[in-house]
Amino acid sequence: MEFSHELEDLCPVCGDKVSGYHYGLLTCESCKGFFKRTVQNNKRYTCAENQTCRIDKTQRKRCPFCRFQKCLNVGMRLEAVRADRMRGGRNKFGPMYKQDRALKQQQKALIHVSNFKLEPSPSLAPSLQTKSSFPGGLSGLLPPLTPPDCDCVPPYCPPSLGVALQSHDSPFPGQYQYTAAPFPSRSIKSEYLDQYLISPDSPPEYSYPQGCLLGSPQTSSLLPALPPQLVLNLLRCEPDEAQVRLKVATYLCQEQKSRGKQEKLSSFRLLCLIADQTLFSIVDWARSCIFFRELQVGDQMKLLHNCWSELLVLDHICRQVHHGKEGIVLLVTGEEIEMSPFSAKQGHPLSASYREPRNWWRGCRVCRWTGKRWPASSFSSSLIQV
DNA sequence: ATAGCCTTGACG
DNA sequence: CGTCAAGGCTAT
Ligand SMILES: [Zn+2]
Ligand SMILES: [Zn+2]
Repeated sequence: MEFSHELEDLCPVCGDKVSGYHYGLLTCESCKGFFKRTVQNNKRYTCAENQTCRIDKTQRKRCPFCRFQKCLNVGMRLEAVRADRMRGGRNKFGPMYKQDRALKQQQKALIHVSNFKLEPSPSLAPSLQTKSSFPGGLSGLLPPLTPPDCDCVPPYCPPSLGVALQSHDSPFPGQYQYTAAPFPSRSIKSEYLDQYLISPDSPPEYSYPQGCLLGSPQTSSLLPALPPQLVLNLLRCEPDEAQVRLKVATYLCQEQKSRGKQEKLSSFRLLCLIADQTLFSIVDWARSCIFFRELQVGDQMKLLHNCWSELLVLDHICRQVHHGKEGIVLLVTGEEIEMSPFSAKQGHPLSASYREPRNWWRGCRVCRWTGKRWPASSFSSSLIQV
């Protein structure tokens, strides 16, 4: 548990390589510079599109407006940019960086431990065609997916979730550095903050929440029918699919590697890991989501406790709808799974009933009933007892 | 304007 | 002392 080290920390803004803590959280060097330039020079950008431009390493230059939005969205702090331009030294965020480091470390340890609770079950039955659309060639590292045997499926528990949420108790939002306001962002005043708050005409998202409740009239009728501001704000919270994919895939590869060559992950185990990671990304999304992020951490936890299984199902459905290929399931990892081998197997949990969304919801309920307290419930039941 | 590299300096 | 985030510099 020592090696899977600082591997792969990606800039939450653009996905580039992280170079350290910058203005409140781990970001890449370029976003650090961009944020600094923007704040120091009080730059104002405008978006030529819908203010929902995807920001990644290759396109981050394209729309500084959306890039800066994302910077603020993920929690970069205006108040960490010094008005007096003093160099060196430490600011008040120093202790938090340190704490965040420790927190991440212990999270990783916990995740690792929880992964050992499940035993690999021998995989049998027809091997699946997996076509990897993942650039890194994930398929090479992943074992062929095989339907798990119904009778010996280990229970799924999403351990990572509890951990993910625990981090909220800390004064700083750990690995999930979204603005869910560990400490009120008001409590630290930015020397630059005023300039960004007092903006008469432009409605910067960071002066929220004034006027994002309903589709604001959008003063300018020049632009043809922009979506309502609320929708825009929601869209802004959408995670970048590619980044999520990369993150999950990297994790899986790493998991596979640390496991040695003989000891392959069973396909069910693999699904559990994927579900874990999916849940992580969903929690990430929720925490950064407009409105939700304003809630108290305790309330956030209660809400997520109550619907994490539904969120998983919705996430899955959403992905399939976008994907839109009959008989093929698209995983978060980007893998395309042919479902026909499953339907061939009579009575298999992954056969016909699995594809009936109505049953998924039943599975969710079963999942919640059987699991006394979240997150100790069992994902396997949601798959099997439909 | 961008982004990689350099210099600074309080904190432990 | 070393660390490492902050600002500075500069070629692209
Ligand atoms: Zn970045
Ligand atoms: Zn844009």
